[in-house]
Amino acid sequence: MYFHIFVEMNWEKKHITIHDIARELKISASTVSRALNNNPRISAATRDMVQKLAAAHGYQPNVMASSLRKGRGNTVGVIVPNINRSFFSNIIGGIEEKLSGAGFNLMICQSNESLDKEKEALQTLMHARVDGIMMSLSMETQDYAHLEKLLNRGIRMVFFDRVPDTLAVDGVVIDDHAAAFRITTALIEKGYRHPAHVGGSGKINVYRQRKSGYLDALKSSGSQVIASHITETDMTRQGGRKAFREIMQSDPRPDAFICAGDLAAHGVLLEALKNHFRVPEDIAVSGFANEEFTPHITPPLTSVDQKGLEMGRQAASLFLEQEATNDGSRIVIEPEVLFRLSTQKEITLRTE
Amino acid sequence: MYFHIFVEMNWEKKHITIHDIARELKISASTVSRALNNNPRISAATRDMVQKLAAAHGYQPNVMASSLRKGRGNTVGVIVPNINRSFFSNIIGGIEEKLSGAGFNLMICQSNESLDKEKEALQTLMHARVDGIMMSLSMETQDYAHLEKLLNRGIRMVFFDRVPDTLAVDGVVIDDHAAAFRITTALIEKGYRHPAHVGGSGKINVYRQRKSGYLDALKSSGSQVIASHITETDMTRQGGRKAFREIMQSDPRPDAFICAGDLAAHGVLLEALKNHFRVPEDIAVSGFANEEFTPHITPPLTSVDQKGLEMGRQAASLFLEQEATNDGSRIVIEPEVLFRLSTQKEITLRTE
DNA sequence: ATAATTTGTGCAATCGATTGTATTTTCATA
DNA sequence: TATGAAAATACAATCGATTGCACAAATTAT
Repeated sequence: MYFHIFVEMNWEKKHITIHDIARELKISASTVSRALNNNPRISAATRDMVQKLAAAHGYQPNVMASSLRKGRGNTVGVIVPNINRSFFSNIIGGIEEKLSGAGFNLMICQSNESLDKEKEALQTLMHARVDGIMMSLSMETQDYAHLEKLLNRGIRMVFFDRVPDTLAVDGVVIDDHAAAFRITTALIEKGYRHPAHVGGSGKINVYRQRKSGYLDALKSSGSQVIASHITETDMTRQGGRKAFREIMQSDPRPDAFICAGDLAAHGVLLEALKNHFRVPEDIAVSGFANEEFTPHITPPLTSVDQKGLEMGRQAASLFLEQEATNDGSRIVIEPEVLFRLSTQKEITLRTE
Repeated sequence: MYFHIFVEMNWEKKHITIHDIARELKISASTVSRALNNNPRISAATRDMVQKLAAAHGYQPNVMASSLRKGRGNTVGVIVPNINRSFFSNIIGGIEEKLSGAGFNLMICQSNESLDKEKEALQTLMHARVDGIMMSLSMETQDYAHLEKLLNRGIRMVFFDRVPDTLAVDGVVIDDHAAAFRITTALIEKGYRHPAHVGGSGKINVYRQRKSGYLDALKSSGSQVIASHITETDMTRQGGRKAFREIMQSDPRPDAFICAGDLAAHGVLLEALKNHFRVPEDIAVSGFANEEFTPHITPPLTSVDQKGLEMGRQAASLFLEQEATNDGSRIVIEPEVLFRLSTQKEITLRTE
């Protein structure tokens, strides 16, 4: 347990140890240790005396020593596909906020969407003897053997966003289905007749959810599902452009693109404009993730706020509660759809 | 020293120690330790035998134990203003690449441009007994007393981008002066007559450099310096908008805005468009940092690639070399100016 | 063949905090 | 006052790797 008593920085002096305190108070080091840890076997008088002196000296426990003894380093590993993406860096922010308060440090790794790098990161983290791992799967990860090994070994794990759905592990996700459903329904209500879907790999839970949200919205509004209006991409701008060209071949042609990612949506948007379609008058485009650029492009892109900070916080809480209970609980966070100009068909009606 | 021999992950087994190896080979643990560390006092035969068995068992040293003994944890602290900004996350990528290869772990903190948070982060890092600190100053940091304390205490430090200029510390910067000079000169050559400058706090080296690059370019091209064309902002979009309105009051009115940051530049751009100026025909705008959104806005924003990855790598190298030689050496990286539509006056001439 | 080196290993202490097991102190009760 | 239980504290081992020093073995010199 840590004492966060912020005395003035005294970095000139050497770090003091419990032995220094013990000597000064003419008691044993073990008593000091117990006093600092509020062990009930220590009398209130001694405890206060020790804590007061420790605070006065700005004592900070040597984490290496206590880690060695306790066998755990109060460090948790975090693996994200990419630290650059605002969604993930927000998540990290949320995790850090919760965990640093609980005395944990973070070790952050990037998988770059590669399974090999993901395994490598897990290696690194295990060698560092982290107390647990919080992660979001790479795009390539479809087989969970490497994760199961860890789970069997009793490693605490919490997943966020991209979770291994066939494993009973703790995780935090947003309601992707609801977000996609809401967007699709809204577009249909606005008068778009044939929304298409540019999705991601069906191997990944979030993309499956987004697709099924789209499909369910079509059904519940009585629209027909057109197979050629549905495609999978790699979620890049280039992939979006390609998807646009392909889907526009079909008959009937769609007049809206519900994309499972912002980059792909941007690609669709650019390709649409390039081919002299008006957005949103002729074609609506929506993305997913509310990346930093989405409000700044022309027209601003409708997207989904995935509540990264909130997700990070929840995941961290789950991790902290998980002392014993890795029971595969899933927290679902409500996303927020940010409707922007790229889907505002009525804007043309209003412009009189 | 670490052995990066990647045997198949064997996380089911307990971690083995040098004592296990010693017992198996019927030698002492100290010999094992020395053999693994390539200590010359150990015979080649023993060394090979030990290393082979260690590799076979997938032995990994317990970092906590060796940290405790050696008094250093093979961890370096990194403090950046904000992990979200692509420039900084690229730097982190570069640092990680170099340092993880050298067996170091990273502890990443954000200052959020606040001096208090910066101090807090330094606290945290010192308590974690990091081996050194790599950082970029917060905007608020103007007094370096807290850093000097650390330096006097012998803490290894390397700065990047925002460096404390009155301190003889190692650092990596880009040639901000050259970048600003180049942009300003180019704009004048393109026919813009009165470039203005939207700068950041003069307390920070990079903003001073950018401003002086702008000024020197004016001088060397024989343009006059107009005081009312120069302003300081907080480098936000809002700040950029405000700067635009203010500067446009002056006589003569400027026809170009060299901004020291992308957000401010975007603010200027938006405000210009809002006031029915054409960009780049009437007014040119340039930013700094090549943030992710810059190529995607309308018109795409001229900016400066600050070579974050490269800067991170160099900073890490400096850190590694610095075992003894903290002699205040500065590495200067050549930036790359990315001219985009927002400064292409001739585009109008070409449109025939 | 013996002394003087050189070379290779082992022993034991150490880093600082934690914790099971004494041991001492305190206090109440007989 | 002696005795037992309870409360408070001390002792010592431990976590795993490192390292100064001692010691043994092998090699060279005399």
